[in-house]
Amino acid sequence: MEKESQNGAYVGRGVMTEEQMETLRKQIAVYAVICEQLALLHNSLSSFHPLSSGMNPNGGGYFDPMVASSSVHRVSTRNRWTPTSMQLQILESIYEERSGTPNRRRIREIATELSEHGQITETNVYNWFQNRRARSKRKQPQTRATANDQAEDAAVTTDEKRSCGDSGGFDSYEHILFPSPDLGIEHLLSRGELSGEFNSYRLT
Amino acid sequence: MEKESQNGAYVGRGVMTEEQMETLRKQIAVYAVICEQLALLHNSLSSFHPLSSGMNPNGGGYFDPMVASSSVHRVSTRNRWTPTSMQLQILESIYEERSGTPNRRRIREIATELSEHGQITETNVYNWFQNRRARSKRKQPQTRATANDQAEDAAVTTDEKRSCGDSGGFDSYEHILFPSPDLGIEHLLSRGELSGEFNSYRLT
DNA sequence: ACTATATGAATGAATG
DNA sequence: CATTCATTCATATAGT
Repeated sequence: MEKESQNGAYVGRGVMTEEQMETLRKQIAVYAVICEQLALLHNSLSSFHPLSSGMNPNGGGYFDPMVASSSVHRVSTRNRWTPTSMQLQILESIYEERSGTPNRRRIREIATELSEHGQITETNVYNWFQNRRARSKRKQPQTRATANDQAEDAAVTTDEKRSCGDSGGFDSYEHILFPSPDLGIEHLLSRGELSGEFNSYRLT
Repeated sequence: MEKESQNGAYVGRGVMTEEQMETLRKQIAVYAVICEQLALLHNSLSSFHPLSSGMNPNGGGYFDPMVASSSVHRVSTRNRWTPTSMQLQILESIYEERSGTPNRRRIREIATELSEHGQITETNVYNWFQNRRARSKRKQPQTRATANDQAEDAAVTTDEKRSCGDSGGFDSYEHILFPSPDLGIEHLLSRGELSGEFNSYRLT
């Protein structure tokens, strides 16, 4: 049984290679840059500045070389819809409240709502619910007792209700507008609900 | 805020403990969340302030989907099942005889049988057959299209998969981390020191 | 160490 | 709804 150690220099499957670390750093850096730019933008907007003064002069955009280079415009043939974290969050919360597949009517509503957060069609929503249900069902009987370890967070099963309580509250994000340019963001994120269960990360 | 003290098993150059990885992931998640929210804010604000020109060359004002969400797939790294040679043999032979689809019942039987030779779950069996079939199918018709794809993707190492037009992705909701507000967002958004803060997160 | 390939797993969509 | 298919991701392992 190889588990992590609490204090030693355990080296095994739980470690990252430098390559991975590099990727992580890059990602963090990217987010940092973007957040910074967005924050600036926000401030400039909030302050009634006539123009985006804080922005990078080069009309290129808010983003800089670092990002541009690391992210390739993966256009391509990815026809498959992928929910945005925001969309997913909303979907989850809706799923929580009413078990069962929403009727046509409801689907349409949801789709409309979610379209604010990214491309989506009614079919996507429909499929999502279908799959969600089917899969959560299959998960029950199986104790997911994969092999030996798994002491970690297996607890994060689907049935857990850690989604945000604000069902649909997202649609109106006005409520999270910054009251003041400086504290706004903290406020925004301290809304526990907001940071709920979504996130994104990618390690490799 | 370099490393968590609770079990900061610092390992040395090149590797991190899982705890450290976890922290990083959370940080990334936080950035993602912030970016997303800010993007939304930007959009809402943009409607009131005809600005956004410097931001996006396409004059859209719509910001960034590319970054707002990144993909995920966090699979608790440590539990990837690997069939023992014995199990594999059995699986193969079963696959041979009935190339069709093992029913749910059959799956259960097989799982039970194989558990004699090592840890295994029904899901494992299910996946195995699923993959087996899919792959044997893909191998026939095309002359090695796989390598091609792989190479292409590999070129993009970081492989960001979101595109501008598409809502980016996040494909897993079952094993998610919860970004928590106490990870230093405040610092992050006090934008002046952004880069500085970032550096302090470096893990080497 | 780095790269390429094999393979377990996740999930949107399709089919019955 | 229940199953199945197709595609993609992530990791383990082999090869250079």
